Amino acid sequence: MAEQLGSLARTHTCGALRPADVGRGAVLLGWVHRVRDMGSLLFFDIRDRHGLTQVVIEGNEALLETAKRARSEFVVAVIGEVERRSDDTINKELPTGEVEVRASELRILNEAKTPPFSIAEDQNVSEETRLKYRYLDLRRPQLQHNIGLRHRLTMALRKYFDEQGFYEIETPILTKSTPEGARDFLVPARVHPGEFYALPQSPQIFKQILMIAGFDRYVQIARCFRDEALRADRQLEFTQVDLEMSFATPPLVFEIVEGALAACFREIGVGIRRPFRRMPYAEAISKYGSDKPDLRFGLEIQDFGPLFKASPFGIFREAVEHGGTVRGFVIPNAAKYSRREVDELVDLAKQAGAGGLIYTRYTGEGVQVSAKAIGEEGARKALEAAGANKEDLLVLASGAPDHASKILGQLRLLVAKKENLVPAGKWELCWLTDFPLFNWNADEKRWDSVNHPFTAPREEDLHMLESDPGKVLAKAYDVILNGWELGGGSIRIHDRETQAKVFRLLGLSDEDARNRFGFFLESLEYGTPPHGGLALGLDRICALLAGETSIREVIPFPKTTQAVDLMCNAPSTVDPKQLRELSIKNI
RNA sequence: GGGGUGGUAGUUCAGUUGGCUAGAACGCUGCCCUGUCACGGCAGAGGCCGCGGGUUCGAGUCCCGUCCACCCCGCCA
Repeated sequence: MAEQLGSLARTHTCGALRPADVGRGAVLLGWVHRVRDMGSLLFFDIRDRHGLTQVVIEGNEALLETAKRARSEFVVAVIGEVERRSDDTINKELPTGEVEVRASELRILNEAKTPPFSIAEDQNVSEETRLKYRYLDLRRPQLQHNIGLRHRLTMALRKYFDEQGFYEIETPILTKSTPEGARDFLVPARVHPGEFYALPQSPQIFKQILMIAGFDRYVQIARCFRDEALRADRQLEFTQVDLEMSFATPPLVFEIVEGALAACFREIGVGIRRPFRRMPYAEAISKYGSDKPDLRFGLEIQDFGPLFKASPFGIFREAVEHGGTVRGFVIPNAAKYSRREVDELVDLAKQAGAGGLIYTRYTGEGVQVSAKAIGEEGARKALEAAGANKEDLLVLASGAPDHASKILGQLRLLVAKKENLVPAGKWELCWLTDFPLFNWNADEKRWDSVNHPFTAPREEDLHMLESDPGKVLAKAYDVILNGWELGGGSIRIHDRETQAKVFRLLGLSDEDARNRFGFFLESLEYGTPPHGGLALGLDRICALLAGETSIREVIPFPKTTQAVDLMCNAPSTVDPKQLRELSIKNI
């Protein structure tokens, strides 16, 4: 039976006691971690989020009897005296290991069912089980640490932005659909049947309006919602460190954001080099086949197009003649790959969307190439141009330049993993710059914003805005860490005229534009300062700095890839009465 | 929507060419133990082999379907 806490107050946390406390009385409150019962002598560790302390029960029959009832995860109060452990019983693994508490009283405050998995043992548990019993999983050291780190990072960021003169300002959760390009979560408006609020995909328009309102420097730890497929680095709801500055230039944004990230890294005791490397978008695509290049290892993609342009080498010449190219990268020490291993590479490339993958390497006498049509001579030229040596394997893909690179980019990541080329403990930060402003949408026969429609074009490209929109580059930038996009932002359009032009290019009629964000267009006409900003993915920062490969490990209550909360079983059906009230009908 | 991996005691897993009365470790229960700290020793309980169908004398194992978790593509900054 459980006993009451009464007016009992904790004197120390379970991680606090040290030799200096020897001789003092202590009241510890926490969970029973592990019991070691020796008959008439019994030890157990009491645990809270601060640590473990060993409790000794000895020489008191009633006390011993209570202690023998204790099981893992019971909640207990220990009242006793701090003792120094004899030299031969010190536990060097524990910060509290030089002392123990000799209990004079033990209260079982609450019993616990045997948990489905052990909190004390560091065992692998399937994510399904962990998510169902998230409250138990959160008790375990890994998540205790990750959630603690998340707190520290959040505090470090708040402190940093405060020091830089930013105001933290909240923006609405119930709002209007913003043009971020993802599916919106909608909330029916009860008092306006047939109308809906949208949850914010980001506070984009609000933060720009705050600039118009004169708030100069804004930051928000903002929850954002996007109804899209979930991934290791994507949840339906996620947290952005959203910021915006008036009179911002790209260098100013870089400086502020680099400072913020440096403050985060300081929390894990890592110093980072500043300024970060900068790379044009086009280079990232061609050399790494990705808009979030992982720069921790080489395997850089090279272009062999010119090599095959005037040469009689079948499929490659054809590709080049049709506006495509031939690209590839060298896998060091892979000449020894077996038939099965190279076939595996080809399969991976096909899974990535390649028509095929050609590989070539030096053999004892000559060169081997997986496609006869290339010819030995062509292969040799490519190997030479690539700077491959006898131990290397060169893989080649042909097609439209970006397509070839993206396939190779995916292959590059898989090869790096397979060959263990990703160094541990390395942090490669990089700015991606010079994004195109628009993408041609062939299906809809119009231009799409690469970022969002408020992104400013580079001033030197303004003259092409209407004549050659595909050539216009944006004042936009992404920050990348170890192949993860940490954040992105831009300088915004601050004049009504340019904004209207962009809307027109996006195929938005004046009427559509007015309907969707007329209020915003109007606000631009009341003295809008030039401004810009960025948003950082807090979940991703936490995950990377915690050494995790999924943001679920830094989110207390995440959802599965099927968008289900396994703990509380959301989503779920609702009472028909609620639907009626909202004028909603299932179809 | 598509591709891949997995689903067997509470948990993590093993289970060969179809022969299973389904194993191991940890956990759990009981007993013993005065210096343990992953305590130790002895004994024991615990299974709809994800679910549904099929093939077969016989299915954890083979086939079809389906559900769930994870990874990737599409989608999403």
